[in-house]
Amino acid sequence: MLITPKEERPVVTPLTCAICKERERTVCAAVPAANLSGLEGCRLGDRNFSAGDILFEQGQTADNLYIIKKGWAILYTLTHHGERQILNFALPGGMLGFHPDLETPIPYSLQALTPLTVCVFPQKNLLEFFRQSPDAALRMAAITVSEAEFAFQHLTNVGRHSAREAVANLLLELCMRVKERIPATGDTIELPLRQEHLADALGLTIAHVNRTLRKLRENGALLFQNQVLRILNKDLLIQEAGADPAEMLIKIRDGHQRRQERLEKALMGK
Amino acid sequence: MLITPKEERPVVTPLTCAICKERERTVCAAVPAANLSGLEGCRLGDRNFSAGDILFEQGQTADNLYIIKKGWAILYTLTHHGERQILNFALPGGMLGFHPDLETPIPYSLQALTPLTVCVFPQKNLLEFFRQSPDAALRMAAITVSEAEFAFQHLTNVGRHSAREAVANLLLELCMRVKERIPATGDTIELPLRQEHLADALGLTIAHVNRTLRKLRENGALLFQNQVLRILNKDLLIQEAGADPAEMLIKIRDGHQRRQERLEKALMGK
DNA sequence: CGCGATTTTGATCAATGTCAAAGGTGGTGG
DNA sequence: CCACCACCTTTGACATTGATCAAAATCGCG
Repeated sequence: MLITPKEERPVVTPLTCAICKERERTVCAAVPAANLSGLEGCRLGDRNFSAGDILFEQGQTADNLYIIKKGWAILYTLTHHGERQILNFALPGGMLGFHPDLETPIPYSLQALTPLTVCVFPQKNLLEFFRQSPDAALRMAAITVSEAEFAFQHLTNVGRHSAREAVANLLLELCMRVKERIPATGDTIELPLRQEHLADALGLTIAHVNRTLRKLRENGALLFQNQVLRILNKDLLIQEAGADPAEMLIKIRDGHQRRQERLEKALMGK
Repeated sequence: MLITPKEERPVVTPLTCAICKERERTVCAAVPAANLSGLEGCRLGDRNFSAGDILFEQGQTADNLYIIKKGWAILYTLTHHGERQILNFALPGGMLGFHPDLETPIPYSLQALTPLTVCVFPQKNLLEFFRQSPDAALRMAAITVSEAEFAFQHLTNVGRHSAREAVANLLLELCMRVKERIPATGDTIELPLRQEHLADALGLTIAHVNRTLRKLRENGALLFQNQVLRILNKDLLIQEAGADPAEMLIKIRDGHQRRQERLEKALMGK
């Protein structure tokens, strides 16, 4: 749980961008594959963290942007009363900490939820890079737009759904995000979360999340124990989420693939 | 409250960008003042809307980006149950509807809260422009980052604050935002909001917002009636907001001015 | 086996929602 | 200028959700 000074973190084998599995889903996709050297020059290399390590903390200046290559992390802020609001769960391919205003402190923290491998880009290098590559800058803007829209969705879930709907929604969403990355996943999904994380993401209490999960279990919608989510009845769960079933099913099928293509089309100029 | 088809909206005097009062706080600031013709070419012109008009609706594709020149608007989404979650209040200088993925529907709506004047940029033109102007693209990314961080703050306010803290926080924030634009503003501030808006922004009921406002009034923190917010005791209000007074005071003083300068420095390359 | 960290559960309480009605307020037509 | 109406605000009584606090029950692990 302690902050690990960056200096002490070993820079592990700086694998080349050419074989980076996350390249296609990050800002790096804006760089032609034949021309990755500029990108290589920007990055500091890969780093490993342990579960619980804090990569950066709210109030600090944002020195680096991190791209998650392996593992899960959480973005969160701490209240004045010491309560935690989880803003988002970060999966491989996530880009965290982009904050062009280098002198203003960043208003949230990033903590590893599992052992974590990240690719580190100093913001300064990145900004310089963007200044020379409008495609990259534009793609960064596009990615940030998705982040903001994600936050909006989360806000709606917290502000306008009952605990039951909110929990169902959150778990469905996480399920979708995992499936986007590992399409082979069935209805049994490993989530490195405790009930505490659901509570802090939804503005609820652990006790209440527990009771809510029980209700969802008792009516046969899902099972969540030992970090494993098992969706027993997807239609029912979607109904519990209070979502329009048709709309939601489209969302679920419409994975990363298609969205990626569209974005490509838009960004690379029709 | 009806949707006004874009075609019926008159394009009013397309004033030149050179005299646009909002230029400095939008993406347009990335364009050298001597070279505004490219920007002029992108924009469709100004349009006026009446209070209640909907500029775009969740589910539609995002044809245009709007820059508010005059008036207030709200960003919101509607729940499946028909409840409204207000995502943000938009003031002059706000850039709404940027959504580079042109084929994916936009997940929120934009509605005028007062008579509104906006500058309209078709997204296509804008994306083309960004592809030629990395500075503009980068600035757009930076603006989007602030939007996302704003949403995070709002999320925390909704998820982890009591009704009393949340209302105090929201009103303080709106007060700050107005003062940024009109520095002369004293402690009496006109907000074009009904209690319903506070409720829908905070995930509360109108009745409860009303009771909460009464409590804040009764202990002498503020007065909010007839669209006028009067801050009677700022220290008390900050305390009610549950914020660290010192931290908050810095935030309040640290208006747009300084933030703008910092951003400038970062974006224009040290 | 024993310990620390979760999860689960119960009893009770406080915050917030619901429903319904009574006041206010401003605008509009007569 | 008045009466009326639509729309807000305010208030009350009551229902419900979710929070608190505390104690068991489990689980992972050394």
